[in-house]
Amino acid sequence: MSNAIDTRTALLAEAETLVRTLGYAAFSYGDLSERVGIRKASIHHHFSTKEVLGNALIENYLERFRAQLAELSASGGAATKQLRAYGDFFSGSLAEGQMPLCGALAADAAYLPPSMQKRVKAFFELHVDWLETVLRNGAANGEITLFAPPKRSALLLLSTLQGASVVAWALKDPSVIKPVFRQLLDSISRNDA
Amino acid sequence: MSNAIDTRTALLAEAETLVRTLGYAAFSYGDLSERVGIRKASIHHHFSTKEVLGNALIENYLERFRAQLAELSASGGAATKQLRAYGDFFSGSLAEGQMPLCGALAADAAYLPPSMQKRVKAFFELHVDWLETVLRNGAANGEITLFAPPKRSALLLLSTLQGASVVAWALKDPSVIKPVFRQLLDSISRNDA
DNA sequence: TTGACGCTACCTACCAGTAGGTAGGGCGTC
DNA sequence: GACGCCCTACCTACTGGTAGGTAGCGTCAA
Repeated sequence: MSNAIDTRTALLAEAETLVRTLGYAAFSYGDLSERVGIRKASIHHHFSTKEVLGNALIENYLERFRAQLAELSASGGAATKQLRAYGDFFSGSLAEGQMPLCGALAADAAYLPPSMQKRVKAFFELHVDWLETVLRNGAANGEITLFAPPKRSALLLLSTLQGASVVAWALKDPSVIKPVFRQLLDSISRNDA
Repeated sequence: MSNAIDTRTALLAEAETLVRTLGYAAFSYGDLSERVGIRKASIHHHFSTKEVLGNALIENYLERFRAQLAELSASGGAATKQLRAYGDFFSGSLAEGQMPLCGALAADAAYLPPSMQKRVKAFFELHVDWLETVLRNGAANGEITLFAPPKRSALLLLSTLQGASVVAWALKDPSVIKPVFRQLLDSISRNDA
C-alpha cells in the first residue's frame, strides 16, 4: 500500500469535512496541512491547485452518492422505503455536524470556478434524475399515486432536503429535518400499497 | 439630507447584493469601496469592522422583511393568498439573480462570528413564527385543513423555499422555485374555502 | 471651531501558488 | 553488487497579491 495514496485520501477526507463545516471559501491549504500533517506546499504535489482539489472533492462525493443510490435502487424495496432511506442520508450527515457538500458549495456558487459550478450542477441533476425514476416507478407499479408530475415532485423533494439542512444548520437543531421530510413524503402522494 | 446617511445606505445596499450573489466570505471591503465610490478605509468610518457591517445587514434585512410580513398579515387576505405572496418574495429575488440573504449566510454559518449566527437564527425563527401563525389562523377560521401540526408545516414551507432557492441557484434555473412551492402549498392542506 | 467625513499611506496576517532542493525507493546496466 | 538515473514524496523559503484594519491629515458645513 503506497504512502501516497494514503496521503491523497487523507487530504480528500479532511478537505471534505472542512468544506462541509466551514464552506469552500473559508478553508485554506494552511488549515488542511495542519490536519493532515504535511506542509502546505506538499499539498500541491497531490492537488496542483485548490480548484483541482475542489473538483476532486465533488467527483469523489458524487461517485459515492451514485454508488449508494444505485445500491438503493438495486435493493428493489418499495418506492416509499427508498425515499425514506434517501432522506436518511441527509439527516444522518447533518446529525454528524456536516452540511451536504453540494448544498454548502451551491451557496457560494457564484464565487466558485466554472469547472466546479458545472460539477455542482451535475450533482443536483443526478439527484433529481434518481428521485424522478423512483417516483415514476412507484407510480407505474401502482404503489403510489402522485399528485404532480414526477419531475416536479423530485425537485420538491430535493429542495426540501437541501433547505431543511440549511434551516437546521442555522437553527442549530438537526432534529427538524426528519419530521419535515416525513411529512412531505406523506403529502406528495397517496400510498396505495 | 446628510451625505453620510446616503453613503451608509449605499454601503448597506451594495453590501447586501454582494453577499447575496457572492456570499459573505467572498466579498471584501475592496469590492464594496469600488462600487460605492469611496476608499476602502473610509468604509470603516461607517462600519468599524466587517462584523458590524454584517450584523447591520441582517438587521436591516430582517426589519424590511418584518414590515412586509406585517403588511401581508394586515391585508387580511386568505391564508393561501398570503402564503403565495410569501413565496413570491423568494422567487422574485431569485429571478433578479439574488439568493435570499440568510440562506446565503446560513451556508457559511460556521465561519460567521457568533453575533451574526445569532441574528441569522433569529431571522429564521421570525419566519417560522409568521408562517405558523398564518397556518394556524387559516385552520382556525375553517379556510384550510392542515395535514400536520402548524409548526411542522411552517418549517416545511420555509425549508422548501430556502432549498428551492439553493437548487435553482445551482441549476441556474430560477423557474423551478415557483411550481415547486405551488405544489407544496396544494399538498400540505385541503382548501375548504 | 468643532466634529463628521473622506482621504492617503500604511500595517500585519494570511492567501494560493512557486522555486528549488533533499531523501529514498525501483531499476536497468556494466 | 555498485553505479547512474529517474521517480515519488515531501521539505524550506519565498513570491505577488489581498484581506481587514489603523493612524493621522485635509476639508467643509453647522
